[in-house]
Amino acid sequence: MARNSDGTKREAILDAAVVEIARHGYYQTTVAMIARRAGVADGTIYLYFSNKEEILFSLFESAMGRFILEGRSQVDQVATATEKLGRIVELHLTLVGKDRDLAIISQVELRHSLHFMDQISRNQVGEYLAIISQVVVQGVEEGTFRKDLDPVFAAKAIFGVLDEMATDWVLSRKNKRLESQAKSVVDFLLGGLSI
Amino acid sequence: MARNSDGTKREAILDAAVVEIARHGYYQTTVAMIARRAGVADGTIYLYFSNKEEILFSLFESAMGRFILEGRSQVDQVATATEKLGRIVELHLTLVGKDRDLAIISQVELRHSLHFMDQISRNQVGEYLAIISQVVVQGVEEGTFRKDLDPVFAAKAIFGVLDEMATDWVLSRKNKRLESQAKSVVDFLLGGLSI
DNA sequence: TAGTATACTGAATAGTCATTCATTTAATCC
DNA sequence: GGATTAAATGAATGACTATTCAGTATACTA
Repeated sequence: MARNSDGTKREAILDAAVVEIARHGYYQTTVAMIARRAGVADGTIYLYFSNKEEILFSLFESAMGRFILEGRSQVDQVATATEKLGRIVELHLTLVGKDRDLAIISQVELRHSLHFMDQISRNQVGEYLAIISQVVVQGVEEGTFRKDLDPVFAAKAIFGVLDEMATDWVLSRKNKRLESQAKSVVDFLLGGLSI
Repeated sequence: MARNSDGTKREAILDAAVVEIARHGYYQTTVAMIARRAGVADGTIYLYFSNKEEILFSLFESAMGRFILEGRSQVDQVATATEKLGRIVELHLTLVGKDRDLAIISQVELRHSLHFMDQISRNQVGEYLAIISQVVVQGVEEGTFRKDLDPVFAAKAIFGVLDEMATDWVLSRKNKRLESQAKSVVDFLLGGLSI
């Protein structure tokens, strides 16, 4: 069965890791459990990953990579800041809501340690926030968003709302689709609480 | 040294746990490390807590208890929904910003496992969200908040913004006080992005 | 002060699991 | 088809640690 330097086996390991980690949590998941589900031997995992934590990193990278790539693409497809915001909200909720196991990883398991969060927020999450803050900058320039907004602050606030909706969806056992909240989120973000 | 059924030793253990867990993360912190810092024997921990996880639970309970108790108190001290919102924002940021180690626990370490998050969000966090959503209900009744708001949704959104500010502060190494963001947060929540 | 109850101690236990590596299996080459 | 390289295996290793509990120390009681 050798000669497998393409991604097949690696993918199988990552897919298995998503399921096991979502189900049992990172620390309760043993390498043997992942190997078993992936249909490989324990040692094989170490041909593709240097250690257990690197599996988690890879999971995060591929998930977050999609957010950034598709986020940029969505933002480029419409003209106004308001429309761009709508696309980001829709995309975020759709991507998270697509796969509950993966959502558990991104909303819960990836936030394990300060060390880990630090690393991921400095890199990929920062890039994602930059996309959002760019939209805010545009909105201010257009004159549709309030000009006293700090774009970096606003981006964090927007992310905060999206992230909370995602986490809430993961924890709730309801079957309601996450993306059904998109309109409410956009309304709230644009208009705030006040009349 | 016996006869210590008051809280002294228990407190010492909890205080030590905050420091060790904030510094090394829950899973990297051994019971022996906590005992050492608290100045007690390993076994003593088990006179006050039935296992390691219960220490984390207790930490959460006492922290969240303060949010709920003081939250109610703050809300009762002012009349309008807008003022109440301001008090909640101020309190939340002040409580989190008061102690960085404790903030690491609440923003990172407590979110370890789905199981754990599930439990805490169903109870204490739910209670906190209820306080916020009551404020929203009042605002709508007063006519100062938009009447198309779903109070439960709005409460989650508000919490999301606060939580993100808190997490961002924990991860940033800046010395800026967290509560200095209160005004920006309230402005954002009340007015949204649009002009 | 002897006796009892309570608090505390820390070495020993009992298990767990990430990681390694000698060996086996499969693919490729000439 | 024999030799060589690449992949994969899985049992063994080694390190780690939550929890227990028999023993010690301290406080209270009468």
